[in-house]
Amino acid sequence: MSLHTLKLAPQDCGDCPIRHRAVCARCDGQELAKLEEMKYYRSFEAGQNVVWSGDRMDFVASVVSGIASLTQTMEDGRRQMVGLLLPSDFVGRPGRTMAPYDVTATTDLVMCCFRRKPFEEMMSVTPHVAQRLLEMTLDELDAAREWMLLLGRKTAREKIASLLSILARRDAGLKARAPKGAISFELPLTREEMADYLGLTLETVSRQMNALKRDGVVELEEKRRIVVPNFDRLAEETGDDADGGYLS
Amino acid sequence: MSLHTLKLAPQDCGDCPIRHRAVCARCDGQELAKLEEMKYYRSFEAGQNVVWSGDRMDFVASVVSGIASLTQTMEDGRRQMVGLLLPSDFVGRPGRTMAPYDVTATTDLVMCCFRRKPFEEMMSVTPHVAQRLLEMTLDELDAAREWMLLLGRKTAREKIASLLSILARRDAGLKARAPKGAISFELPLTREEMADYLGLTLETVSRQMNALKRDGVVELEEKRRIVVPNFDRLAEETGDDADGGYLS
DNA sequence: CGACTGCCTTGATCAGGATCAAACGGAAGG
DNA sequence: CCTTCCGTTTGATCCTGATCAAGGCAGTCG
Repeated sequence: MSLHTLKLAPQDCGDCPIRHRAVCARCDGQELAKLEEMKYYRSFEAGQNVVWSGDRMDFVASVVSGIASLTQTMEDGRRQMVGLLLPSDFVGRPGRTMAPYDVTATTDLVMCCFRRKPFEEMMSVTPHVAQRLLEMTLDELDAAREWMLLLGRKTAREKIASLLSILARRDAGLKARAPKGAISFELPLTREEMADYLGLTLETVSRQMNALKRDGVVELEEKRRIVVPNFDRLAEETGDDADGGYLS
Repeated sequence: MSLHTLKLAPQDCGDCPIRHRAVCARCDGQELAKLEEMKYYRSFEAGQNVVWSGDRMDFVASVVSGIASLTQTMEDGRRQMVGLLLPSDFVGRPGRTMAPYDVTATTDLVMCCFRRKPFEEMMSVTPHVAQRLLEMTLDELDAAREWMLLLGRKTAREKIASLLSILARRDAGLKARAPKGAISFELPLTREEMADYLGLTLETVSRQMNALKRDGVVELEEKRRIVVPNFDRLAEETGDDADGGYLS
């Protein structure tokens, strides 16, 4: 086990175009400068694989644009998505060389990479980096546990509603707990990818999407364009507590 | 979201009776001494609640003995376990005050606690602590993702086998990938708790346990005492890759 | 233009696990 | 001793989502 996704909160990035800079926001600039020298970019096309489970992975990276997904696969082909990386998310694990799951470009993708060794060295001399990474990892862990509740106990309809709610919220101003007015966004996932995310089959995803449409919870135009006329209505369908309850 | 479990690797503890000392194993002893002064113990009876989801939680702690579980609950009562804390595991999140899930003593439990504020201050002056906590959190995240695969894609039988395999391995020398010979251990969970862990109902757990017994994969004596005559046989039932594949 | 391909929808049927219900067995307590 | 209670087993039935199969709809390439 060795790969991880870590979120860089937008407010830490300021107007810096390369989000990962935030890692050093609180440290003196010297190490940051070294970091800048080290970095390099890699692009991937939609559907392309970034690393395979079991491969050696001697870099860490943050997503600049596009979406990547982490998936685990059983020998007989059953697949489960275990992470979804959006711009500013971090991937890679200091201290381990082997990737524990597949990383795939879901859309066209640009990542900003650092070789692992120098990054680790930098980490050990700039304490804030480890602290920031710790915070991000804890957030990731919380998200994983919420996801576990979804996988273990929610109905198909609730799963779909939860996913749409997450995407809608992320799309309509990241911090808004309960966005007001209609929200419209592009689905970045195919039905099959949604199924892998939710622990369902693609047929069930398709049926439940249309059920939510039929019931007026969402509108579908062009299969991939989603309109949520009333966010609260959607939130009711998720089975979650009404209040996000996210205080400090 | 704010509560977390973090493993302290046994080798870090040496012969220290209180595992959490390991946190400072690599730092100079001054901060450790301060830590020793700060600590205090709390005991709980089996079934007793440690903190409720949403409560203020102004301490962090490590498990000294017994087992605690982290669970999330939906308003209608559906429950999903999202963490299982064994001796030497760490719980609590530096930087947040609110507990995001219920923490419950599954067996009689002793925890060693630190008030959060001083612990955080100590963290910021001893960099190795943050690094160690980061490592532990990353391990926890990997475990959560393995768990997600189980919840999303495994059959009831595979889920049961996976849980028994985890417990058997943990019981028969922690590091052994594939223990040899018969393993015998006490089940620390009720059928209902197993169900909450696996995303099943307790009836299904009971049936599948007996099915595994009928098929000679495990032996049951006294409902809670498990004997695994052949670990490899059990491992086949989990659906996982044959090799644990855990290299660095 | 037609054929192909990738993605999605829809229908029919099946089955794994949930649900509802009853009963068992051992421990604790009167 | 009997009763109660808790955890567990077992049975009967139901239902959600999986599976198998076919067809639709764009976009693309020959």
